Amino acid sequence: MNLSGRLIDAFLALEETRRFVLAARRCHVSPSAFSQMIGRLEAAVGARLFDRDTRNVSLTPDGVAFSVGAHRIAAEIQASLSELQQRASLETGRVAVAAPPSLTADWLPRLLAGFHARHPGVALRLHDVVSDRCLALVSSGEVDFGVNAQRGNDIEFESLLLFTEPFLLVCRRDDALAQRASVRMADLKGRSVVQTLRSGSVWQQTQPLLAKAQVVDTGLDVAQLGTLGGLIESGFGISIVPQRALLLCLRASLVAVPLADASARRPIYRIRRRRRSLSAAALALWDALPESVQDDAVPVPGGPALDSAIPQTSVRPRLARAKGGR
Amino acid sequence: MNLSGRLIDAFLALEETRRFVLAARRCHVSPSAFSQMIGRLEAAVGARLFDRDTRNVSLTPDGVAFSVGAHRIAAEIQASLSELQQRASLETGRVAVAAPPSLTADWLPRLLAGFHARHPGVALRLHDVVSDRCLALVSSGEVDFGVNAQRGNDIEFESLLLFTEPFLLVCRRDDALAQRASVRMADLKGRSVVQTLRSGSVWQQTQPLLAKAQVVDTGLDVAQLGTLGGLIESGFGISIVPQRALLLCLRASLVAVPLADASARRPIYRIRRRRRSLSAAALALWDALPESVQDDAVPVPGGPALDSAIPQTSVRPRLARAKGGR
DNA sequence: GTCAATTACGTTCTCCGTAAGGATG
DNA sequence: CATCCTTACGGAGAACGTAATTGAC
Repeated sequence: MNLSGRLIDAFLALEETRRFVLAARRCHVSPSAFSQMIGRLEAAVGARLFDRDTRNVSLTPDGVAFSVGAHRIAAEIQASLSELQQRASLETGRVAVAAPPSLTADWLPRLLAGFHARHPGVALRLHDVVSDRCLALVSSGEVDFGVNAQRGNDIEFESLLLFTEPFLLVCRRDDALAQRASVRMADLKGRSVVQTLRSGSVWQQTQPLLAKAQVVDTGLDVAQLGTLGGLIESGFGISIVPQRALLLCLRASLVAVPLADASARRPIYRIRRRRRSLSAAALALWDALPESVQDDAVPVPGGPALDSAIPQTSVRPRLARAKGGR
Repeated sequence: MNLSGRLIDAFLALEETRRFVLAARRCHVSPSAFSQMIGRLEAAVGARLFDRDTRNVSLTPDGVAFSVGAHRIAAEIQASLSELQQRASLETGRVAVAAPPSLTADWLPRLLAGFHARHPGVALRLHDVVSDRCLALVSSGEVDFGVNAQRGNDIEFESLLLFTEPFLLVCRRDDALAQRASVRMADLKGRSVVQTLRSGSVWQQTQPLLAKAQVVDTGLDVAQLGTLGGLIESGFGISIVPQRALLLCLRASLVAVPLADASARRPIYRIRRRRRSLSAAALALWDALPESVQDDAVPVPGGPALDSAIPQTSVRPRLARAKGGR
C-alpha cells in the first residue's frame, strides 16, 4: 500500500529491459525478489502494469499510463537528492549575512569575494544594517548569521568573538591633536564631539568613554559615516570611529589618531541562532570568518597618522591608493 | 537509502504541524515510530531536515530546500495513483476499436454512443478498416480490439462470435426478383453481379456462394458500398450485401430481398490479442458488445422488401425516417 | 526440452510499539 | 515537573534468496 522509490526503479528497469532477469540484475536482487517487487508495485497501485508470461513482457494500457508518472516521480526524487548533495558540496546554495556598514564597506566584501571564488555556485547576500536590525535579521532567520559589535542575549543567540578593533580619533589635519602619535581619552576633554547614530553600536560603546572624558556633545547625530566625515571636516568637532569604519569617513583633510586607552576597542562577534542548523554553505562561510581576521592590535606610531593608524589590516591597500600614501 | 512515499508523507506532515506528536497521529504511527521515520528520511537524503528539541521543530535550510521537491514528489505520486484509479473506474481512459465500414456506419456508432453516455470521460476512437487491416491493428496494439467478420489465427488472437447476420440480395426495384419475399442463391444464376472490394470479408465470403450459383462476374470491384449502390442502380447488375451494410448501399430505387439459403450468413467476431490485458475502459466496451446484439435471424417476408428486410435491427429507426417508411 | 517467470518456504532485516531516558521551559 | 522528542529493546511483518513449480515455444 506504499510506493517506494525502489519499486519505481523496478518498474523503470522492467519497462526498459522487458526482461525480469535483466531488470532484477540491474536492481541488484534475485529474479524471484524482483518478481515479488513488481507484484507489490501492482498491488500498491491497484492495477496490473505488465502483461507477462515466461516468454514475453509488455506494458498493459495501465502500465503505459503509469509509465509517465513513474518517470516523473523518479526524476523528482533524483532531482531532490542531487540538489541536497550539491548543497552539501557547496556546488549550490545561498548564504545571507547581516553586518554593520563599517564592516560591509570593505572587510566583509573581501572575505565574501574569497568565498565566492572558491564556491561560485553559492549565492551570497549581504545586509548592511545597524546593530539592532542585525540581531533581528538573525532572529527571524532572514539571514543565516550576523557579524556585529553587539552580542545578542545568550539564550537565543550564540555569539563568538571574532576580533576586537581599536577606536581612533578622527579630526581635521590642522587639529592640535593631528600630529600626535597617539592620544588618550583624557586629551579630548572639552572638545566638541559629533556622534554617530544612537541605535548603532558605536555610539552605544563610545558614549561611556566620552562621557567620562567630559567632552561636549554637539547634539549632531548622523547615520552615515560619510556624513560624519563631512561634519568633522567642516569644523563641527571631532569623533571616535572604529578602525574598519575609517574608510567610510576619512578624507584628505582628516586624520585618524590611535587612542592609547586599552579600553578603547570594540569587539566584533559572529552571531547565529542557537539550536538552528546552518546550511553547508553558511557553515563554510561562518567557519571562514576567523581566518580572515588580521592582527591590528597596535597601530604603529609615527608617520602620517592616517597611514600609521591602519598598518596591517586588509583595508590598507585600497586606502593607501585612495590617499596616495607611500 | 531508499525514499518511500511514506517518508515523504511524514516529512510533509511534520513540516505542516511542526509537532512530532501531531504529525505521528496524522501518519497513524506512534511518536516513537514517527521520530524514527524522520531519522530514516534524513539518513536517506543525507542531510538533517529539521532542527528540533523537545520544544520546537523547524526546518533546516536543507529542509526548506527539500520541501519543494517533497511536495512535487508527493503530488506526482498522488497524480499517478489517482489517474490509475480514474482509469479503473472509467472516469477517464481511451478505447480504440477497429471494425469494417459496414459496422461502423450505424451499429457500432450506436453502441459507442451508449457507452459514451455512460462513461463520458473515456475517449473513443473508431477505425473503419477492411478485414485484414483490422487484424493488423489489433495485432500491433493500435486498437484495443476489433470487430470483424474474419477471425484471426487462434494463436495470436482470441475471437469470440458476436452474432451472424444474413446476406441479402440488392437489386433495382424494377428487378424481377424485387417483389419476391425471398430468393435462393440458385435464383441468381446467370445474373450480372457487382462485387465489393476483394480484400474485404464480404467478397471473401460471398465468392464461393456466387460461384456455385453460376453468376456472371462483371469485373467491377468497388471499395465503397455507396458506390456499389450506384452501380446497381445504374443497371450494372445485382449484389449480395450483409444486412448491416444495407444502410450504406440502399436507396429509393433499390430493394433488398432476403436470401432463403441458411448458409448465406456471415459471422461477426470480437477479436483481441491473446495474453494482452485490456484497460478497464476497453474491457467494459468489449463486454458491452454482446448486449447490443439483436435477433435478426429471419427477416419477415412480405410487404415492401426494403422494410421487411431489416425488421428488428437497431438501424431501422433511422432507415425508416430516411426512406419515409410507413 | 529448455528457458523464463512464478510460487513455496525459510531466513534476515526492516519497521513499529511499549517503555525508559533526556532535555527544555 | 510536565511535555515532548529520542533511545532501547522486543516482536511482527516485510522482503529477500534458494529451490521447486508452472508455462510458453
